[in-house]
Amino acid sequence: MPYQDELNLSSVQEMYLKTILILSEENKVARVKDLAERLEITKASVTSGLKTLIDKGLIEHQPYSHVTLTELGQEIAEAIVQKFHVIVHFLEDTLQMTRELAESNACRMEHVVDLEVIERLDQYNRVRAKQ
Amino acid sequence: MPYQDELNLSSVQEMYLKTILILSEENKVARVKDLAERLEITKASVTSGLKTLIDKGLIEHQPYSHVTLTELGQEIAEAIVQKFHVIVHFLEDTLQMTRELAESNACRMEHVVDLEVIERLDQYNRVRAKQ
DNA sequence: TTCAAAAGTTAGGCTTGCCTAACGATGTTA
DNA sequence: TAACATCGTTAGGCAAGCCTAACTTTTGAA
Repeated sequence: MPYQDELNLSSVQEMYLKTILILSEENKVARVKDLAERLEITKASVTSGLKTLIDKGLIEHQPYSHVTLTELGQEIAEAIVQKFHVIVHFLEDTLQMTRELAESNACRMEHVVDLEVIERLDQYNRVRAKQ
Repeated sequence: MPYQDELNLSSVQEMYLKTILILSEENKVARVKDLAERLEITKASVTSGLKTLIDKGLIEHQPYSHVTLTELGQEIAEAIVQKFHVIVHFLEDTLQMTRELAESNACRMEHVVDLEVIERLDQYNRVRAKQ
C-alpha cells in the first residue's frame, strides 16, 4: 500500500473515505447528507471536504449526485476499515475492553499507526485466537 | 487525570508539553530554539504556539527567557511520556518491532488513546514480563 | 565595553477544515 | 404539473498551526 505515503491523507480525509465505503455498503450509495450525519459536520463542509479527495483521484462526485469511490479510493478505504477491525479485535479480546471503548479508540488509532503495526497486531490476534 | 478532558489539548499542544519536559530534564531548561529544533518548526511558530499553553496555565514563559512547566503542565507532560513508554514497550516486546518504528508509532498513538487503553496495556506488559 | 551573533518576537500571510446564511436543484405528492 | 420539502452548493468567515521577513533583546568574545 504505497499510495497513502504520497497522497498524504489527513485523518479527516481518511474518515471521509471510510465513511463513504460504509455508507455505500449500507445504502448502495453514499449521499452528502448521510456523510454529514455520520461525520457530525454540516453538508456544506462535506461538499468542500470532498474536493480534495476528487483532486487526489480517490472519489467521484457529480454535483447534486451521490459519491462513489474510485478503485484506488476503495482500496484505501478498505485498508482503513481493516486497520480498524484489527485494532478493535486486539482491544476487545486481549485488553478486555468494552466494544464501545475499543471502537472509539480504534477509530482514532487507525489514522496514525503504520501498516506494519497492523500486520503484526493481526498476526498476534490470529495466534492468540488459536490458543 | 481529569484535566486533559477540559483542557482539550491538541496533539500539537501535547507535543509541546512533552518536549518541554524532555528538554528540561536534558538541559535543565527548555529554550525556544531547542523546542523549535525538536518539533521541527520555526522559532516564530514556537513563540506563538506557547501562548495557548500559557493561557491554559500549563507553562510559564517570560519573553526572551526559557519555558517552564507549571505543576499541572508537568503532570500532564509526564502522563504523555508515560503513555509513550507503555506503547513502546508493547510494540517492542510483544510485537517485536524495532525501537525506531516502535517509537515513531508510539509518538503518534500517545495523543489519541484513552488512559484506559494505557492502563490495560501497562498491565498486559507487566504480566507478560513476568512469564 | 562594545558590537556582532544568537535567540526570541512581531507582523502578516497561507492552508485545512470547520461554520452559517443564502441560494439552486431535485423529487414527491396532491 | 405546481408547490413545497429535502438535498446540495456557494460565499464568506473563523481558528489552529504553520511559514517568512523584519525586528528586538540577549549574550559572549575581542
